[in-house]
Amino acid sequence: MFEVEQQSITTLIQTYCAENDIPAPQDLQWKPIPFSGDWGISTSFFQIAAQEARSGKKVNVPARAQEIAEGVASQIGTPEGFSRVESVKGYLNLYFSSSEFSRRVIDTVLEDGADFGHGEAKAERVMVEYAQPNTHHSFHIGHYRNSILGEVLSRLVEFAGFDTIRASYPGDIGLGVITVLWAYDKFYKGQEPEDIHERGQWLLKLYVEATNLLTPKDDETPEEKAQRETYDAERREMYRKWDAGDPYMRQLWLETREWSLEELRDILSMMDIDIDVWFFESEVDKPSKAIVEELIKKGIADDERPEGGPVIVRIDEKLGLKKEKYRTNVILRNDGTTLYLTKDLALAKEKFEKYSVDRSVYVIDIRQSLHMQQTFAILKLWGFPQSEKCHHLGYGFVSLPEGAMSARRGRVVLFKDVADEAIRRVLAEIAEKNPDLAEEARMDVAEQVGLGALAYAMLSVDNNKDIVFDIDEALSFDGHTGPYIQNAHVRASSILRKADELPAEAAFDYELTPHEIQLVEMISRFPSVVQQAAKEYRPLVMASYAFDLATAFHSFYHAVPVLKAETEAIRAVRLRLIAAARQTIANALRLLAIRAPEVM
RNA sequence: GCGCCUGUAGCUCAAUUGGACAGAGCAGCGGUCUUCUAAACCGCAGGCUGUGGGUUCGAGUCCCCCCAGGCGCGCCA
Repeated sequence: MFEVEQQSITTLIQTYCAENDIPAPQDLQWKPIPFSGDWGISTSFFQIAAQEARSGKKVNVPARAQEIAEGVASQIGTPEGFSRVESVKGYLNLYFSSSEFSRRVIDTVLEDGADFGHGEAKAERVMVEYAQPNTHHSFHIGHYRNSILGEVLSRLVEFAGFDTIRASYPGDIGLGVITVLWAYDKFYKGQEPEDIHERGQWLLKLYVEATNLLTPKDDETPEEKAQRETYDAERREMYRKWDAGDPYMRQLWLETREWSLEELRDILSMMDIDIDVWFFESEVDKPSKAIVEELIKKGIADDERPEGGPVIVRIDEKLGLKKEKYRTNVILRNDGTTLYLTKDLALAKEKFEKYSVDRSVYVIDIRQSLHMQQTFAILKLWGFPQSEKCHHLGYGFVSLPEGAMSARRGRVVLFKDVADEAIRRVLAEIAEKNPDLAEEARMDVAEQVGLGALAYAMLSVDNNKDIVFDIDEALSFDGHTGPYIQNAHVRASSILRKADELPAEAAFDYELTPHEIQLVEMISRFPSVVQQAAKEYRPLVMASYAFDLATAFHSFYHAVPVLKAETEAIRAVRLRLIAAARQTIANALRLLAIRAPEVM
């Protein structure tokens, strides 16, 4: 927001250095001054001083840095828009003129509204792939982490200025899927529940049952063993039929798949996720086989089928690496079937060619890091320049206090159950804390706040860390939580409702309190936070910011009267400040895929 | 064997990518609702950033050796 001032001062400093025979910096790093009653920007001269030291002069770096800072300070005086300049410990600090800075920030926010913080359009198209649950299973809390991360990342890169495409890639085929089909067809056909979620969860039950029937037991009798082997043969035969395009199997598969997708779509809609492109694993199977042939022809893949082996890519060797890094990967089994990686190659080609994607982000379990690196490396060997701009956003896996989630042990926490529980808890909270809230609004608010708490619990941990999911922690409404941020939005909304109307302008020309300044400062940081979060592919950056912004607001709220301000002019300023804070909180929450309620 | 991730307050996590005094929340203790929503605010207490070296004016951050935990390594996804 103050790039112009920053640039002009950078130029002044460069001139000063040139005139005084000091090595001139090409580009200065400007940072906010860490703590202050008021605020400003700063830069340091350690690097210049160190450079002098290295060139042979005998200098004490900190002292020299301070000397330069003092020289610059006296040279540039107090530039327009700043209230004072100081040199401290080798840093040059420039304090903004409070009134000018504040007015500009607040005017900008209120003018831009929902667009405040939106980055300039970038020339690249980004595709974010997330929400890749397997069908014929139910959506658990691990899938939820994946989806919320992917959605927030999409919103961040989009808002930062990139043309953005959201892609989902459900795993709709594989042995697990066939296992469910087998159990359904054999034991349960026609018994499926009506309700979308019950039906989705029922499929998971079938899977667990079927797996039990098909898994060897230590103490099984010969009869049991024979039974199990018969079952397994039936299952394999079903897979073969599916693969051959058998109409009955295809129909069975499509029908049951649709049940899962209905549930998935409903959950994504609860999460306010709107997927642009649906890729299905089953659809990239055939194309991926053709790719194997192409890679063999190009000499990238080695065909060991004549010796009874698979088709492999010796990635390190083909890249000419001496030390092992990407190792070797199988892209076609010796029975001619494809693997996960093979399909990912086909998928990538589709993304690059059909959707003209320049930058491709994969939100996938961090344990698949090596596989993702291998995929990118093969794409590079294959000749896709976009391979350089493929990024794996790995995230740590979600386990439970009693251990890893395990469908077979019935130890799975489903998203829908947690969401329902969240809403129940918020309703109870409302009954206690805000009994006057209109009955019609309660359910809506409960959904917004309950899901907000859950989303924030996932987003406030850096993506590469594992999460042990504790429902009481995840659904906490106090402290560092989603509702804390939402509550700031509610309080701001409440004040603005009570004010007759928002003053069209206000001059911040009185002695601003530290709380007001802190709030303005937090608001002003939003645009750069958007850019940082998008650049680093880190939702956490925005999550942390939103909390800090809300904290600044809550502190302000308690300390500074608005509706009953000392004078009309001050009231006008504070109303505009609150409107801007509310807008910025709303924008930040929107990027976090968390709703911003008016009441709670 | 090779490689990746993690280790920060009792617990759960941050730290503007090498900058100023390592910050929050929870839990604990003490205050604040006849005043714009107390899902909040204010204060107290809590630290050898796993250990040891190195680079640097400056290291939680970069490099090396260890320690502890987790994960991954040709026909699972």
